Parts: sequence; structure tokens; C-alpha cells
Amino acid sequence: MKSEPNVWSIDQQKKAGNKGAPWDGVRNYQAARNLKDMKKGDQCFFYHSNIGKEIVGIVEVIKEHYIDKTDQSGQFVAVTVKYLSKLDKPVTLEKIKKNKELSHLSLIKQSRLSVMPIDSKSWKILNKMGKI
DNA sequence: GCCAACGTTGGC
DNA sequence: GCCAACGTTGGC
Repeated sequence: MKSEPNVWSIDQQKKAGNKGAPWDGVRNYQAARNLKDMKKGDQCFFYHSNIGKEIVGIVEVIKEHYIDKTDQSGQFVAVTVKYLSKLDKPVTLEKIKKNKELSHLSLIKQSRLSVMPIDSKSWKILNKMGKI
């Protein structure tokens, strides 16, 4: 899940604590579909776009999709996520691009997509890359 | 700040 | 239903 840190950062997410915070504002159908696919308990990487351009932490879905209250049309959905952890070391887009095993990720192929799926193998690789 | 890559809108 | 024009995102 991608967010510009000057709008919503991992630190703000951390401050929201166990109650979590809505991941809203998504206005793209493909991203919305991905939100709908998320299940309670799913873990997601938190990526800082524009500033940093790196995966900074992990959040967990605590409430499955519902109508996004910030969307007047009522067409788009949000989920609620809570902070789980920060990576020891953020994994930069640059490093992700250098790893051939990660070249299939939507993060690279569709840079504009803000919510995207990830396979468990890539999940493990990226976790390893984020450890000191 | 620029621009590539998309996604959306609206005239036809 | 097509496609030109326009708007947005996000890397560079």
C-alpha cells in the first residue's frame, strides 16, 4: 500500500495505534478491487511514495472493505489497517528494481497503482532485505 | 519541474 | 463504442 508520507506516513500510522486508521482516498478501480480482496489479518507493506520511495513498514488489515466515507459517490471503498512494525532498514525502490526476482511486482510495472497484491515469495525476499 | 504512463471524460 | 483531450500519479 502506497502513501505519500507528507499526507499519511508510517509514523502517523503508528500513532493511530491498535485502533488503526482507515486507508481511504483510493479513487482507482483496480486499486479498489485490490482493497476488496484484502482479508482481516492480512499483512501489507507500507510504502512511501514520492518522498523516500521505499518500503518502511508493515500494517495489518483489521477491518475489511467498506464504503469510503470520503467518497461522495459511494463507489469506492476503504479498509482499516493498524501499525505492526517498521522494517529495520527501509527497502528502497532502487534496490527492489535491482533484484531480478522482484521485477514482476506491480510496484515496478504499474508505478501509478497505489494498492497492489504481492506473492509470498516476494514478501519473504523483501522482509529479508529490510532486516539489518 | 518535467514527462511517461495511465485513467477518465465527453463529443461524435 | 471510439478516441482525442485532458487530468493525475509518481519516478526522475
